[in-house]
Amino acid sequence: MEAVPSKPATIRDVARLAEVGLGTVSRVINESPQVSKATRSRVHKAISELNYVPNPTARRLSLGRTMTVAAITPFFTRPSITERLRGIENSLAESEYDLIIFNVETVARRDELIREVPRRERVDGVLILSLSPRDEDVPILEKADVPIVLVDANHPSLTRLNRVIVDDVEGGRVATHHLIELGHRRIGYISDFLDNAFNFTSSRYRFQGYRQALSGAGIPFRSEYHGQSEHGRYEAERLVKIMLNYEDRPTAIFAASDTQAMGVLEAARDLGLRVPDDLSVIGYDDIEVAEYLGLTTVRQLLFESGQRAVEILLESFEQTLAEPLCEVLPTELIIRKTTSSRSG
Amino acid sequence: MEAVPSKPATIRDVARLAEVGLGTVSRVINESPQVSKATRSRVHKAISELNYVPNPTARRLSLGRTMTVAAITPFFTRPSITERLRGIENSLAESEYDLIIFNVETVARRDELIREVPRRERVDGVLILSLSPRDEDVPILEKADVPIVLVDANHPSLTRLNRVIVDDVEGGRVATHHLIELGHRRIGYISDFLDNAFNFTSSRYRFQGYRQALSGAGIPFRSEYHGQSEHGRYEAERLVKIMLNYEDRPTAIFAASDTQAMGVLEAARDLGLRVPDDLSVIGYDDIEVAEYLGLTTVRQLLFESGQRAVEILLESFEQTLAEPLCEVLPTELIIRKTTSSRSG
DNA sequence: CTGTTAGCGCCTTCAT
DNA sequence: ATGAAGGCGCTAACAG
Repeated sequence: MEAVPSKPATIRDVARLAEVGLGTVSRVINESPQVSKATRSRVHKAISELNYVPNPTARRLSLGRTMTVAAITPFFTRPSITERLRGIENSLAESEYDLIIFNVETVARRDELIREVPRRERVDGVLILSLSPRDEDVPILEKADVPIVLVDANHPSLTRLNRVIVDDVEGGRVATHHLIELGHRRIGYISDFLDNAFNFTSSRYRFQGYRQALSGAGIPFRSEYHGQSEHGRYEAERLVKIMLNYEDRPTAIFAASDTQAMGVLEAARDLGLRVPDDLSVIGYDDIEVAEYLGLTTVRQLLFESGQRAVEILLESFEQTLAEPLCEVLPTELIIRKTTSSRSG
Repeated sequence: MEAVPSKPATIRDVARLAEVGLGTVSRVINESPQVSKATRSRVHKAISELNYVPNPTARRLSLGRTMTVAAITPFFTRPSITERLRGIENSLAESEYDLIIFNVETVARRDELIREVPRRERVDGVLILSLSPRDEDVPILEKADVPIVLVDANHPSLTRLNRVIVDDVEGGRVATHHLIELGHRRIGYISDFLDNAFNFTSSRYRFQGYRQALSGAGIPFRSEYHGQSEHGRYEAERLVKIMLNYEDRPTAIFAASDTQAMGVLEAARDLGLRVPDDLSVIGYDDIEVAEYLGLTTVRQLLFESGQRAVEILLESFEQTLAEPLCEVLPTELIIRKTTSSRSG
């Protein structure tokens, strides 16, 4: 029933109450073995009596570590992103590190964060999600004085940064190959802009896989079968409607993400095309809604990618890794109800 | 090309280089007006020369403030939650405060966080999303020595905590009333458990609104028209399928969230019921996918709720509010294509 | 206007 | 095994 919220107890208060030096209290807190059982329990008693909790800020200053990990992430309402973040939070929760999140919705903010967040006065480590460094970012990031792990992001000239990625070229190939196997020859690809200010690269790599699969099957690439626009369901819908009005319209569409695949499904519905009878559709990611829609897609390990990134980061706190890890997570083709062999 | 990442410059280095006392540097950093233009620019020169950035940890210790805000949130992959979080991040980004996020997926963690996070050694303020305090939480939270804002959470006996809520009773009433106006008399309500370990309360309040609307129209409540289960699309689907097999099955369903409404739509599809001809469906939230599905729903201001909560929190840093705010955000009925007047 | 000094709370030697 | 003391980098109060 105390009225004024009195100041929290400090290590000094504990020392006084337990009648020990404050170094001893510190040792008890940090579980140093070299404290006699007797004094240790005296200290513990004082701690719980005073409801003492060590001040994290003071601890950080003294340790020279922030006990904090930053995640820099674009558009964290996108399902694929939140699932990764969930994995990150999940792994970090078991550690002593706090997770601080920076959401990127503009290029300016992206640049600001890449320059200012990875500093060791600020955080102990940085996770960068789905934002591949541009050429000019590489030296900045490689020179950063804190460990960085890229998740779903990459750059060819990286020599010092750890990465957890998925082989998007392979994923694109597998998706396209699935369609080809079903007998499709006119296969469209719907994606966000292959070149974009944020430098999202996954659509680019998936596109490469798409083209490889095509040429592997002797099918020439036709640029009118590639539609690109902003990311989003409606944009995808608009793009694909154009494509579906061609004389020799595609019989199958590979969408660069499940979200975009939803737009394709919507377009088909509007145009009175049955899926998969008249049009096969395959997505990418296997976000939660994909199963609901019965969407055939390429699954990637979203949650696990976040977990794995944290593991790598925490490891690199212990010891600088001999050479940077580039871990490639597998993809898996999930066949549901939106793809079938070409009928008409 | 320096090999060893040298230690970051400190305020002392700047002072030395600029040939001033370090108090002066501090003043320049903190934009104290009482520094002559001349020395100020000398200091600025030194700062940029040394690439100096103040150490946040030291700053925090000295200020006695953490410059950090925590968000405690359940299941942050749920669209309604991420949209709120986005609003929070958005507003906080313009401030000097860092956002640290705690995701709750178990009751144990929920309790742990509620007890341990709201301490002023740890954070300057706490946002709690969609987790209404239980009776035993109220004293803990009210006694906390940092400002707390509840978002989409409430408790009748709260006297000191700020809240940003939506009138879910009203929302439930509006949704149900819409159905009644369309001529429906047999109206089902699908929700997650009204009583649950996390103490999510929104479904409970929406249920109250549902019942009020019914009795207002002279329609008796029938418990077999209320299905509750875990939150989720599939669970909702399962529930509603039972209901739709009754002899006098409902002609309309009010789902406590858009996600659950999706399950209802799926069930209808499976059972060969046309929406809205055979079954009207209304959801709640107006998450992004709702528009795509043409789902009639009750919109709440998700993003804005996060922004508003941050505003209130920041205000309460300046001055303890005379009395706690309880801000009620409006809801809006969004009529789309899944509700129509009762036909058969 | 500006330099100096005393903490902020903790960790970590260094003695004892 | 334990106490004392110095320092982490910064802010703020106090002299000048």
